[in-house]
Order: sequence, then C-alpha cells, then structure tokens
Amino acid sequence: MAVVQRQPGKRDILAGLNEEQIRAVTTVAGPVLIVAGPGSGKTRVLTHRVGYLIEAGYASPWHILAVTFTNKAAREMRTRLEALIGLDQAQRLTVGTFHATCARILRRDGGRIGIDPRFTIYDDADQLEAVRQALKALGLDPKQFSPRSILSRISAAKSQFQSPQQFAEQVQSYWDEVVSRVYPRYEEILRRNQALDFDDLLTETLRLFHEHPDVLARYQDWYRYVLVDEYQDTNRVQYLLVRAISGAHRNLCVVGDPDQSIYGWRQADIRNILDFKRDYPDATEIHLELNYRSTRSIVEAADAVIRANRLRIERRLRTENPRGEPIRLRECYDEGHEAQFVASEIRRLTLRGDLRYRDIAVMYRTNAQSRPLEEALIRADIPYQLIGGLRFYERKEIKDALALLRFIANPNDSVSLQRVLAYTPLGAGIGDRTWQELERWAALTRQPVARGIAALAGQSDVVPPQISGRPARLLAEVWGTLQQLWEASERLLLSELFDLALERSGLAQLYHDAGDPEQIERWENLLQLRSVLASYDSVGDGALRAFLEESALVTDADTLDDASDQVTLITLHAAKGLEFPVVFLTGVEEGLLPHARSLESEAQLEEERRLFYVGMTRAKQRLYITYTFRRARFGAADLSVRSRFVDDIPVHLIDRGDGPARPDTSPARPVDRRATPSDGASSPPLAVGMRVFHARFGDGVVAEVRPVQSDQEVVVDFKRHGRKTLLASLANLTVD
DNA sequence: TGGTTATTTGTTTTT
DNA sequence: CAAATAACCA
Repeated sequence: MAVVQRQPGKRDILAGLNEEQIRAVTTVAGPVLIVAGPGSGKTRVLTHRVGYLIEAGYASPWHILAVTFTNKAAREMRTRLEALIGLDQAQRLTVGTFHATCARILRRDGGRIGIDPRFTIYDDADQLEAVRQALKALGLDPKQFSPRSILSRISAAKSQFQSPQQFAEQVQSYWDEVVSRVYPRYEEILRRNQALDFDDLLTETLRLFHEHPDVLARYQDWYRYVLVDEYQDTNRVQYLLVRAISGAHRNLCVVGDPDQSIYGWRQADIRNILDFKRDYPDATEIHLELNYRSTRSIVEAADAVIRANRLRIERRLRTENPRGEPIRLRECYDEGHEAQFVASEIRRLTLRGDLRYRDIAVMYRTNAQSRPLEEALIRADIPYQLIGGLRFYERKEIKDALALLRFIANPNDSVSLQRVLAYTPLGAGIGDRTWQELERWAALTRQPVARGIAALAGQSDVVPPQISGRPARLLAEVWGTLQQLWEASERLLLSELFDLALERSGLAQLYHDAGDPEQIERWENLLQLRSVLASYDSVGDGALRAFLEESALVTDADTLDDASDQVTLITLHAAKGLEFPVVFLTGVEEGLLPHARSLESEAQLEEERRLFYVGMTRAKQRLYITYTFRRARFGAADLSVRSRFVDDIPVHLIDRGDGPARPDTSPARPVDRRATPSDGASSPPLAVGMRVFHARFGDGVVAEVRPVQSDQEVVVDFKRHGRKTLLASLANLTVD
C-alpha cells in the first residue's frame, strides 16, 4: 500500500535528471560524497535528494537536517522544496547555516552548559570592540598589536577547538604570547556580556554534545539524515559537529567541490572533503562533472585555469553546450576607464534587447573596487545593486538603533550599552572618562556594566562605581528611561517598541527633525528597519529575539534581490553559488587577483586561483575579463601587471578586441594621454558651438569647454535633456 | 565633555 | 583618497 502511494512522487522527483544525478539523489543510506563541479546541477541534486527521502518514504521532513553556506541558499532550498513536495512538508525541514542551526540548538539546550538562552550574538564589529577592551585592560597598545590580527588569531584558535589554556601551552612566538594574554580576557568579556561570537556558536554546541551525550543522542535521533552543502568550506569544528550529529545513523551526505574552496583564511580546511573517503571508508563517491551552465568556451577556459593547481583531485570539466562567444579580454587605462568600459558594454548588451540588467554581474576581488564601478553605472543611468560593502546593518544609524534593541533584549550586553551611551542622544553628557570608570568597575567586580548604572541609580545595594556629579545624575536618568523601555517591551508590539525607543533615546528627534539630506536618508533607513521589525509583530512574545537572531546572522548574499531588474556588483567570494548570463571579472591584476597578501605561500596562491575559477564559472554565456594599465592604490597611481592567471587561458578562446573596429570599446592608451595631455584620449576636438551627439542624451550644442587635469570638461545643452557637464574622454560625443 | 582640525595610517575575502 | 585617531581648544 505504502509502496503504491510512493511511486508517482518518486518518478516526479527523478524526472529530468541524468544518470549520475539520479545516483546522487537515490543513494540514501550511509555516507555519501558528492563532488560536484560548477554548474553540474548541485543545488538541484540536493533539493531532489531531500524530496526523494521524503517521497520515497525513507524519512519524515523533521528527520532531515540540511546545512547550507548562506541563509539565502537555505531559503532557496526551502522554496524549491515547497514546489517539489508541498508547503506543509517543506516547513517541517530543518534547513539553515551552521551558525543559525547551532544558535537554535544553544537557545534550546545551552542551559545545560551554563549558557543563558538570551545570549547576544557578537558580530565582527562587536568582537573587535571586545578585543580593544581586552587590550586596554592589559595595558597593551592597539597600535602595536592590531585588534584585527589578534581577533583572527583567536578565531583560528577557537576554530581548532583550543581553549585559552591550551593555546597558552603551545605558544611559539612573541606574537602568540601576546594573543595568549588577550584571549582569556576576550573570553571573559564575552561571558560577562552574555555574548557568543560566531565561533562560539559552533564550539559551544560541540562542547554541549561532548559534555552531555544525552543531548547529542536526542539530536542524533532527531536528525537521521544529514546533508551538508559546500563541504569544501567547512572548518575543523564544523567537521566535528557533522561527525557528531551523524554519528549514530551515519546517513551523511556531503556535497562540495575542492576547486571552489575559497575560505581557507577563515580556517576552512580543504582536507575535510579531500579526506572524506579516509574518514568514511565505506562512503559512496559520486562525481558530477557535466556542466549545464556555461558555454564550452567558458568551461574550457575555466578548466585550463584550475588545472594549473597542484592541490586538487585530477578531473576534467566537461560540457555538451555550444561553444558560444569567445572570452573577452580587455586592457583598460585605469579603474575609471575600466568602469566606463563595463558600463558602456552593459549599455550595448541591454540595448540589443535580449539581455536585461539582472542578467549581468560585475565581480571584483575587494570591496574597495566597487566605487569607480558604481560611479560609472550611476553616470550611465544603469540601475545596480551592491552586495556587501557597507551593509545595511553596518550603517551607523542602524547600528545605533540596533544597539538599543539589543540592550533591551539583553541588559548584560555592555558593548551595545556602550554604543547607546556613546552614539545616541541618550548618552549626551556622558563621556569617555565616565565610561572608563564603568568599565573598570565592571572588570573589578566581574559584573555587567548595567549593574553599575543600576547601583548609581540606587537600584542595587552593591558598591557603585566612583562617579559623581553631572555624569552620575545623567546616568541615573538614563537608567530610568531604559527601565521604561524594558517595561514597554513586555506589552508593546515590536514596531511600537521601536518607535518608543527612537523617541525616548532622542534618535527620532536627531534624524527626523533635522533637515539636511544626509539625515533624511538616515531617517529613511531607520524607517526601513522599522518595516522589517513590523514584519515580526505577528511573532508575539519572542519577536525581538527572533529578529535579533536573524539580523545577526544575515549574509551579504542574503540581501541579493533577484526580483528587480538591476546589475549586480559583487565580490568574488560572495558570488560563489550564483550564476549570471553575463559576468565581468574586473581588476584581474597581480596584487589584486592574486591579492598581494596571498603571495607568500603556494597554498594561498592556489586559493586565489580557485577564486578566479569560481568567478569564471559564474558566467553562462558571456565572460569579460578586464585589467588596467595603471590603478590608484592608496590614492597614488601604480602601474599594474595583468594577472598570471590570465596566461593559463588558451589563446584561441580569447578575443582581445583588437580585431574589427569597435568605437565604444577602444581603451585609451597611456601613450595617447601623454602625447596630447589637454585632449581627452580618443575623443574628437571640441569647441563651443559645435553640434554633438551623445548615446543617451541625443543631440546637443557645446556651450563650454574647459581643461581639467589631463582631460576636458564639456558643458553641453541637449535638446531634450537640458544642460549637462561631461568629461570629454568618457562622453563618447560624436561631432555632427 | 565634546566639537573641531591636523595627522597619520592603512586595504582581502565573511559566517 | 578615505577613515580612523590624536591633539587641540571652547
């Protein structure tokens, strides 16, 4: 009977899959390693595998745990499964990132190892602040010991499951010695603030499992089928977590591609995937190598590039797709010109009609490279979305408002409290010295800073910090306001609480009542935050915590909006897992890709090469690779050298663009500039009164020409668009 | 205490 | 060329 019911669903689920994919979907028992090349239908296999487990009756949805790399990937998998197996079933699945999943486990069972379920999750900025505090407490100069490097060392130690004690025992250098003193302080600060950092979410969960086998057994019994995506980017702790949870049933399926391992710097250990067969000798290994995504030119080029790596499993990327367009390689004069080339090429592609903005992505190694690109796109009136960079949740006004909310949710979180006192009008009149004293008091009494303020307000019988006069009076007032907010948080909806918090803290007055455009934009950002909060109103009691949980764990890629028609600007790292018909890889230069800081070791260099490979394989139809002749670094211009990785692409796959004339793409050569400094590289000589034509603004008359540096600024009165000021070398004006 | 300016310093990638 | 920090004055 049951078998009869299963059959139709089963056929549906396997429809349209190739032989290897079907094997990957239907090999459900025991350990399975799926090595999936780019574009080989990996996501499809994963979702169908989950669907198959359910439809074929192997497991109920709640017995399945799927771990993804980003929240977006998790959401996408859930959405696809809703279509495949229905909303009800899909909702019962556990799909999430390692961090989100661990946070959930710790909120539920962390009490067993002394973790308060209200714990705050510290993001990167919070962690840095904690390191700075620790340095200060130790009397160390943050100039000499950069908090950034210390934090990354601490994080590395944590990822290897090393306690401060264990770390101290194996110190090998003076630098490590310093870190070994900061590390325990840092931990103490986090604990005092009831905070966990990203690493703690993982390591504490592992500790919970170690110390309480009954808890582990419960999760093992709960999650009988475990799937891990992007396995090549897991670290040691994640490896141990996976091994623990799947330890009893051993139904573990990991999917990944060693050639796309790009998070070594975050302690991702490529050996996890390379050694999977050693860890699970009975594992079934399945290779998905046929690429469905890209044209043959792109696949062959990418394959040639990655084959130059030594640390990899030998294999060949294949496709049955047509050859398509050659890969376009362009040298540009500088980053401004590169951006201009990208913009005009986007314009050209979209004007032809078959491509939309959303089909196009522009990728780069470092966030800093996005600036000139943005400027060129704005100038060309091309809509774009920037992924990463200054994220929404990193804007000052958002962080301030968020700090207030975080403090309301967890009064022991003194990093948030500090932010509230330092940056909101609530803390006006309370300066650095007062905060120093509060902190000193907190470290001395090993209590949260908030207790000290409570003591000052006469709300506690502990010995108060040594603060008197105006600051003491102000702090007592602040305490009163905060108490109102706590009380309000119990009866108000989240959006109402937010309104009250903005009003009482003075943030509303600060941003709303001020008139200048910058403040108005900030106020609009706050309103945007409010609308996010309002969507949690229906959650009920845990709304604030639910919101904070998600906002702490959002990824850059999570903010990607694929509904609207915009060009995507994105770092190579964040682009992993995405695909676009057209991809521009920009700044493909020595020092940038490979990055200057990755040149020391062969391993780092290979990771940079994988990064380039990831970028190339995002493209479905057209791939552009651009590099410059000179690039501004530190404000000053430096000559650039084209990346060595480009040399690995077979020349017959490349179009260098020096064939038939292409008026809008010829890069200005440096020689041109030097030869005619007052004349815009290849632009026609312009004079007042000339009738000119512009691709976007149409017909116009030159009203003014003035030299600027090595170029000319032209003021043109356009018939339909009015007066515009343009740079001669970029405007591409044609003289009628 | 808090706002201003001068100087100095440094840029990878992110859950 | 920024942003972040230090020094300075009100």
